[in-house]
Amino acid sequence: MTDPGPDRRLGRAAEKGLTRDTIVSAAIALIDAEGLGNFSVRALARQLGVYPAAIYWHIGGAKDDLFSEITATITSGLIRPDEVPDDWRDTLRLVFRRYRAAAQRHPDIANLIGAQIKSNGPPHAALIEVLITALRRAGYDGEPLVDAFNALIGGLFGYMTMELAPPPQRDVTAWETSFESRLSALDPARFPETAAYMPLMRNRAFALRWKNGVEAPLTGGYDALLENLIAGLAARAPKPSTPSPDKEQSP
Amino acid sequence: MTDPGPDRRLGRAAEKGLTRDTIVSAAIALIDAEGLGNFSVRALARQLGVYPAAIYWHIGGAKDDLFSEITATITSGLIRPDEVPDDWRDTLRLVFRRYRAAAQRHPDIANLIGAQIKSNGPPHAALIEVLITALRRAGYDGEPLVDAFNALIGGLFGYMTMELAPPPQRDVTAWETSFESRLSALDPARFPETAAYMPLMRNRAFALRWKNGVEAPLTGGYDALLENLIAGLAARAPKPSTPSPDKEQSP
DNA sequence: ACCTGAACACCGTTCAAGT
DNA sequence: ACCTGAACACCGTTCAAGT
Repeated sequence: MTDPGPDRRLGRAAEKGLTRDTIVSAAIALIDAEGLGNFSVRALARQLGVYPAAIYWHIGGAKDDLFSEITATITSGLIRPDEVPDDWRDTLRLVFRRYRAAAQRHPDIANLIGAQIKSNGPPHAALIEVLITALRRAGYDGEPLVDAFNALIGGLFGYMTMELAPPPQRDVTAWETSFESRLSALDPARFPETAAYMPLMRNRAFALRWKNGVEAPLTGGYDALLENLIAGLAARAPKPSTPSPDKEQSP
Repeated sequence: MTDPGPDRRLGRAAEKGLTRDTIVSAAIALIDAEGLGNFSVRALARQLGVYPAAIYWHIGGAKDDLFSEITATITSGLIRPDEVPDDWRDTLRLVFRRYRAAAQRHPDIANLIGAQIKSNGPPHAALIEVLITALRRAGYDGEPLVDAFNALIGGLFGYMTMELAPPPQRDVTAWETSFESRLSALDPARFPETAAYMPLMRNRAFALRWKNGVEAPLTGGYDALLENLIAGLAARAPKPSTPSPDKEQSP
C-alpha cells in the first residue's frame, strides 16, 4: 500500500508552523505514549500532519540528531551549579536521585541515553561541574578523580539504562510465560542458592526478571549502588575530605 | 530495486545445511565485523547464501529471539559455580573482569545485553549462583542481599553498556569535530572546574567523549567502580563476613 | 522559507509453493 | 524437513517541484 500522505485537516502548508521545538516536543510525547520501538520519523510526521521531508528540513541531519535533541531537552535544567548542598555525599544523592526521577518520567528515552553515544555533551556541563566539585571536596584530584567520575556516571546511569531496558515488541506474554517456566525448571541441586533466593528475587532482580523497570522498578538496588559508591569513595579517598560546616572532621 | 536473492554459488537447497548454531555463529561474526547498526536478518541471509525465510524457519520467532540466542552464546561458560576464590572480594573481581573481557571481544553485542530486557535469563544461573554465594560470605542475606546483587549487576553491566555505546552511523567525523568545538567553547567563568579538568577528561570521561569504548576504553573507571563497590559492600555489610582461610578476622 | 509529492534503497515477517 | 520466491507493510532519507 502506498503512503496516504499527511492528514490535511490541519490546514495547508503555510499554516503548519512547524518549529524545532514543536517537533522535539511531539517526538517526546510520541515516544512516551507508544514506546521507542514504535517511534519513527514517518510516525512523527503523521502525528504532526506533515510529510516526513518537512521534519528533515527542520532538524537538518538524521534521526540521531533528533534523538540527541530529545535527550538534551529531557536532561536540561535538572541541576544547576549553585544550590547544591555543602556535603559532597548529599550532593551526589541529590544529583542522581533527580536524574532517576527524570528517567522514570521518560523511560524509553532514558534507555536511549545509555545505549547510544551520540548526545549533546556540552549541555551536561552543569552536571559535570557539580560532580567534579563534589569529588574534589571528597578528597579526589587528578587521575583518581576522573576514575571516580566515570564510576559514578557509568555505574548509576548505566543502572538506569539496564533497569529501563524495553520489553520485546511482540509476543510479550508468550515470552514471559516461557521465561517463568524456565526459571521454575532450574535444578536446585546444581544451583542451591539461586533456588533458595528465587522467591525473593523473581522479577525483582536483574537476570531474573521479565518485567522492566516501568512495571517493576529496582529502586532498592539503585539506592544500594549509590550508597555503596559513596561509602567506597569516602573510604578510598586519596586525601581527607573537606569538612562541611555542620560536621566535625579531623583537619 | 528488487532483491537479487541469495548467492547461489553455495549450491542448491538440500546442500545448504543450515542449523541454529551456524546461523548464530554467522550472526555474531557479522555483528562483530559490520556493527549492530548494519546488521539485519536480510544481511545475514545474504551472507549465508539463503533467503531470509530460511533463517526464520530455524530460529522460530523474531529477530529478538536471535539476539537472545546470541547473547546467551557469548556469555555462556564464562563462569562456573566451582573454581571460585575463597575470598568474596576476589570472586567479584574475577567474575566482573571476565565479563568485561568478553564484552570487549564483542562490543556491539555487549551493548545489546544492557539495552534490551529480552535475554535468556536461565543460562545465567551460574553467574547468579556465584554472586549470591559471594554476597552471603560478605555478610549479606535477605532483602539487603537482593539490593547488593542488583547494585553489582546493574552498576557494572550498565557501565559496560554505556562504555560500549555505538557511535553514530553516518557523518561520524562531522559530529566529532562539532562536538569537540563545542567542548572548547565552554565558558570557563561559568564552569571553572570543568574547564580546569578538560585536558585530563576530554575523550576520557562519560559526557566528554566522542569516541566509544572500543577506541577509548574507560578501564580506570570500571576498576574504580568495582573496587569502590567492594569497599562499600564490606563497610555496610549487615553481618560480619565469613573469614577466608588465609586472613585473620574477628568472629 | 517551508513544505509537498514522489522516489530510492532498504527493512522484518509471513506464506504458499517447491523439492 | 528445509528452503524458495514473492508478497505485504513498513522504514530513513533525498530531491525536484510547488507556494
